[in-house]
Order: sequence, then C-alpha cells, then structure tokens
Amino acid sequence: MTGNAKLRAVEKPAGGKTRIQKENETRILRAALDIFSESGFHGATLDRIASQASMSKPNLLYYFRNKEEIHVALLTDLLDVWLAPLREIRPDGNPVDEIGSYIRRKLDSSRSFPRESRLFANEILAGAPHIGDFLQTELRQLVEEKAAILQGWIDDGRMASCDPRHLLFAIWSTTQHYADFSVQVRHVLGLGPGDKSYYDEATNMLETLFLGQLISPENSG
Amino acid sequence: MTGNAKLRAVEKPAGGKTRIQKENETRILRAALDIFSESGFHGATLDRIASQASMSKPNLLYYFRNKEEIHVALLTDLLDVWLAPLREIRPDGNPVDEIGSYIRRKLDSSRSFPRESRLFANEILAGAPHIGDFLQTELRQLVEEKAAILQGWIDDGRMASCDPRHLLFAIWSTTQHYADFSVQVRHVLGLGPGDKSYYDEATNMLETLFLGQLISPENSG
DNA sequence: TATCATTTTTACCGTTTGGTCAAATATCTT
DNA sequence: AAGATATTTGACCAAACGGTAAAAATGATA
Repeated sequence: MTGNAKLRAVEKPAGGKTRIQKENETRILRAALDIFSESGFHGATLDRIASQASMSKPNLLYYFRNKEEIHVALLTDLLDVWLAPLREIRPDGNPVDEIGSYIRRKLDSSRSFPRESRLFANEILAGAPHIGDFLQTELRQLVEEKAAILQGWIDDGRMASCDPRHLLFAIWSTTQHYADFSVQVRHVLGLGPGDKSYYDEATNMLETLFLGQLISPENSG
Repeated sequence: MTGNAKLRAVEKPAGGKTRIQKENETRILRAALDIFSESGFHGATLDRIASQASMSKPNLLYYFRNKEEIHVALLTDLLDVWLAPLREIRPDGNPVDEIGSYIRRKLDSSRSFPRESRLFANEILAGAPHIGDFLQTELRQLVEEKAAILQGWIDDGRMASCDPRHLLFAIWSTTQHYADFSVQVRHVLGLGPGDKSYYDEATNMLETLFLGQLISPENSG
C-alpha cells in the first residue's frame, strides 16, 4: 500500500533506507541548501528546490513532508558543523595556540561553508524559531564550559581580563562576517563575485586583533 | 481625477505633501520596519504591514506603489544612519579617541536601532539586491577615505600594522552582532527577551579588544 | 454650504505557492 | 518472470498573496 511506504520512508529516521532514498535525500538537501541560503526560508520555493534537485515537486514531497521539514533537516545537520570548532578548544593548551587555531578554524569554516553560515545567520535573524532550544541548552552549556577555560587563563594572568563569553561573540561575529556579509566585503574591496582572496588579509587582521594584546605571546606560555 | 491625485502623491518626492500624506507615510514606514526587520522581505506581507499600521491594504497601496517601494524607502532612509558613525572619524584626532568613540557610536546604534540593523543585515544576506550600488560607490569611497586616515596613523607608528579596511569590517561585525544576533546572545547568556543589559559588557569587551594592543594609549597620542 | 480634490473602503482578480491524490512506472525479491 | 514494494509523475486544489478598480467618504476651499 502506498501510504505505508510513505510512512516508512519518512518515519524511520535511522537505518532502513534504500539506496535511492539516501541518494535523493542528499540531492534534495544539497539543492535546498543552495536555495535557502540564497533566498531565506520564505524566499525559497519548493518548485525552485525541486528544480535545483532535478526532481518534480511531488517527488520531493515524497521524501520530506513539507518545506519546513527540509529546513529543519538542514539546520540540524548544520549545528554539529557549527559547534565543531568550538569543541576543540582544550584547557591544557596555551591561550595563543588555542584561540589562534580556533579563529583559524572558524575562518576556514566561513570560507568552506558560506551557504551553511548564511543559513544559520538567516535563522538567527528570524529569531531562531527552530533552533532556540539548541541555543539555550547545548550551545549555552558548551559556551559555559569553554568560557570557564578562558576564565582560568585570565585568572592565571595569561590573558587580559575580559568577559570570555563576549570574547567568543567577537570571534563568531568577525569570522562569520566574511561569509554572511561577503557581498558587502567584496563590494567595498572592489572584488568580483567569486573572489575569496580577502581571506588571507582577514586571517592576518584577526590574529593581530585577538592575539595582539588580549593575548600576547610573552604572558601566555 | 483620482488617477492624478495618486500620481501626485507618489511622484512628487519632496515638498507638496498633505498633512495626512506625511502622517500616513511615516505610519506605514514604521509598521513596515517592524514587519520587514522581523520577517525579512519575503516573509513580510502587505496585509501584516497594513494591519500593523492600522490601515487597509488598498489604502497602504495608495501611498506606496508596491511592496518593494516600501522596502526601498526604508533602506534609503537607513543608509544615512548607517554611514553617520563612520563619517565622524576625524584625521586630526588621536587613534584611541577616534576609534574608541566610533566603536561606541556603532554600539549605541545597535542598541538604539536594532530593527534597522536587522533590515540591513537581511538585505546584505540576500545579496544586496537593492543597495549594491550604494555599497560599491558611496560606502566604498567613504571606506577608502577613512582607511587612508587609519593608514596614516599606522605609518606614523601610532597604531599596530593591519589592513584598515579589515579593521573596519571587524568593528562593523562585532558591534552589529549585538543587534542582528541578539537572540543568540540572549540565549547563550540566559537573558530574557527584552533584556539588553549585555551592552555594558559588550562595550568593555570591544574596548579591550580594539584599544588593547592594536591601539595602545602610550603610542597613540 | 457647494465644490472639488484627497483619502478610504469594499469587492474583486490573477498568480504563486505549499501541498494532495491517484495513477503510472521503475525497482527489488523470490 | 511474477508479484510486491518503492518511486515518480501529471493533474489538481485551496489558501495566501500582491495588486487593481471604482465607488464612497472625508477633508479642504471658496
């Protein structure tokens, strides 16, 4: 019976997936990432996503119940990617290395996953209707944990005194800016549409900025 | 004739405006700012804007030809506000004062005009379809001008060496972050919806960050 | 108060959009 | 190859949306 098949495809999240199911779901998600990240949730249409996935709209809706479910699936995938660089900060490292490499990881993430970054930015700008829970629980807890590490370094005199959570905000905003506001960056710098050459300059800037005084080499070893 | 009246109301940008016209146009723009900044261009509907302005949709469309015209009017108003803090940077000041007060102005702007900031962010995220020209000409020119001032300070040894344009990017992103990503900031800090108490901490953080080593008091006078 | 221009409303229209349904086709299993 | 299951498609629908037309109401003016 057709109805059962549909239910099975959608309701068994893990495990029993056909080859075709796996293929098409990733095709859809890839297409949806293109469209959502470029037009936002409301600006995107199922027709465009389907077209981008070389698929008919009803076929697309055979794999995902509705537009929102695709969006949520993308966001869910995204959160791990978003948290990964932060997770790597180690308490036993020294401030310059740990924060320096964190900035580099975030900047790499901006360069490599600009669509994901814009998807995230769109969701936050819209008031985080789908990931509010994540922000309040998982992210908040991880920030608390990593902020404690930074605070430890501050207490040890290895870093300038500051609110570690706001230091993280500053790192997030400056690095993500190069993905989310890339149009503005390129226009101001006079670069062409696909030009990402500014990332080297950005790396220099952010290392100077964050590792200059806030954490200077002589007092962080 | 009704057609003439409509044409006059819309096509005479300056001057000949009725009291009612002026009142209603600002009512509409205020309402539209609420809706657009919270839902983006595509997420906003004329019905909601009209409702927010306590007005019927056709009446709203008596003052603005279409949805886009309202949006453009808001963006146009916005650009002056956006540029104002940057314009104030003076070449004859000293780096700490000039950059410090610029940061404070931008942060104040974030706190006082979060809806405007989000409207701007939405527009950039969408690829700047309406203000691309502004970015490439007016903003770019102003950045060039102010970057030259900063570069002068660098050449004089009053500031650490860095790309001044990227320094501006860093200031923009960190300050605007508190308006555009306020939901995330509040959730991570565990604050309630209307709570803006984090702005004091933000001010401290950003002054420590930007004025710490990049520009330190002893070598900037 | 009569006249004219401005403003507001009611009713409506065409299109787009998210989503459904049932039939047709392809794939897998035995 | 046959039968069952999974996949795909074309036709369609109701609601939402941006926008229009023309009449009704209001305000300004003399």
